[in-house]
Amino acid sequence: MKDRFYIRDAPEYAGESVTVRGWVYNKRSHGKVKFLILRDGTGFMQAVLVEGECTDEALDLFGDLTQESSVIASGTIRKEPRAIGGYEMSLDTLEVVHIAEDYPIQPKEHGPEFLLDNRHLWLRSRRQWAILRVRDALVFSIREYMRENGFVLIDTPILTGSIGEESGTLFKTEYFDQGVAYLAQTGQLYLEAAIFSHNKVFDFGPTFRAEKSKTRRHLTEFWMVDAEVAFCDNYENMDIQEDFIRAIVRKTVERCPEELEILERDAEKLVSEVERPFARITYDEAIELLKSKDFKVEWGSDIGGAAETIISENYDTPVFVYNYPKKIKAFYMKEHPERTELSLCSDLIAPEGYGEIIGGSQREEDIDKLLARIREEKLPEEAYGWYLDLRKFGSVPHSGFGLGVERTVAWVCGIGHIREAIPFPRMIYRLNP
RNA sequence: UCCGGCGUAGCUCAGCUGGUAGAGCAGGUGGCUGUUAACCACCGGGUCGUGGGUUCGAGUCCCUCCGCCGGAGCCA
Repeated sequence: MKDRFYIRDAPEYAGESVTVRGWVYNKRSHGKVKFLILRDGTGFMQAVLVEGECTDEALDLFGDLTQESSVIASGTIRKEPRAIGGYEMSLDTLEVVHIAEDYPIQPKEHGPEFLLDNRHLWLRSRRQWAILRVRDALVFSIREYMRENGFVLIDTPILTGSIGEESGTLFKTEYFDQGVAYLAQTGQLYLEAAIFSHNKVFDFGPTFRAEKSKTRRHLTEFWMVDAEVAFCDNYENMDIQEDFIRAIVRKTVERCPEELEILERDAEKLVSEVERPFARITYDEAIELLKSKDFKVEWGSDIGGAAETIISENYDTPVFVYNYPKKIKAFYMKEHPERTELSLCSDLIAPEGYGEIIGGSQREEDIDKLLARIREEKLPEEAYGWYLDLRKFGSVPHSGFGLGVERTVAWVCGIGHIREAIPFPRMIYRLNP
């Protein structure tokens, strides 16, 4: 396999004879000159068949080829600016591996329902190819950042007992004779346990929300990166998030020039958005800003999707909104020392209206205050035994955050809906394919 | 759950104030020596989402249900 040719490496093979093993993306015939657009998973390349310059067998087979048929094509690579990818193949021989049936997805516009029904095939098309490669590069960059910055990977459980943020939005399943198990909404609480062992930790895995959300920003199964740091306050927490986002966006753009071009995403704009210091405004300031834009909000209400868009349009960097009212935030967040109606927390809003990509906070390390909050929220106290234990044995100030991978991919790719940012999206009305 | 929009050919859609269904693409056949979602000609292709109602007559108007899309709530 080592010396096998892949389309991605075409520039290094100009003038050489190679073999492409791949699929027919499209074909065009001009009578005596025929064009075959091939893809092999690493790129796209045009093969040219000219009567007299390739085998007669190849010319016959060309007629039978349908979209997505699998083939083995051999020929000479040549630089050709008119061709897709800048290089093309003068085809000598053609071997058919499989003739595809009528392929449902054409190189033209389709509706979302049809495309999602055919997601298993849709993955092959150019845009989807590019998006999932960006996702791969982003995930790689995230893991790289964590390793280079001393975070230890802690794999948190997906099946959990009755613990989490809220209980109304959890998926349930039977669990032997232990009653009900819930699918994890976040690994955060478990990460909090792990900082006492490793100081800086992260998790990376699927999370589940049984919310009946039907918007371009929601999935019922999505991937999240949580990070948690001991001896860290909410401001340092924002510093870490900022450094993290800057690094992973920069690296992903560096790794995916071709993919971003296919997606018509302005890579320079994207990088410029993260190079400058991120804007940081308090919740109070955010409400004032919204009011000044004639947006109808009251202090105390949450900042929704439309409001996030207005805020993000006011800056050309991501924006931290910090210190929200305690009432609209989770029980584990630390109370503001002077203004007890606030929590020490932050949301990071992506530019260009892509919405919240990170939620973070300093956690309450005082057991009495934490217990009071659990009771205030009427949460099942007995379920939080081990979590409360963490405040009994060397409790420290600590903070952490969770990044939504699909929302980040959507922002980096400049796509309108996060369903395209994951290979097989799970949404309220979609469990297949 | 609530609000709004949409269901017509394999796909994307058009079809006006009701008169009995159309285009492009895909598929098939033929043509063309440089195409870029190639192009040109011809051919096949429909229980107009379901059930009911109004009417001489319903793709079109009314009601029911089903499905989908977006938004709200909730959040990453």
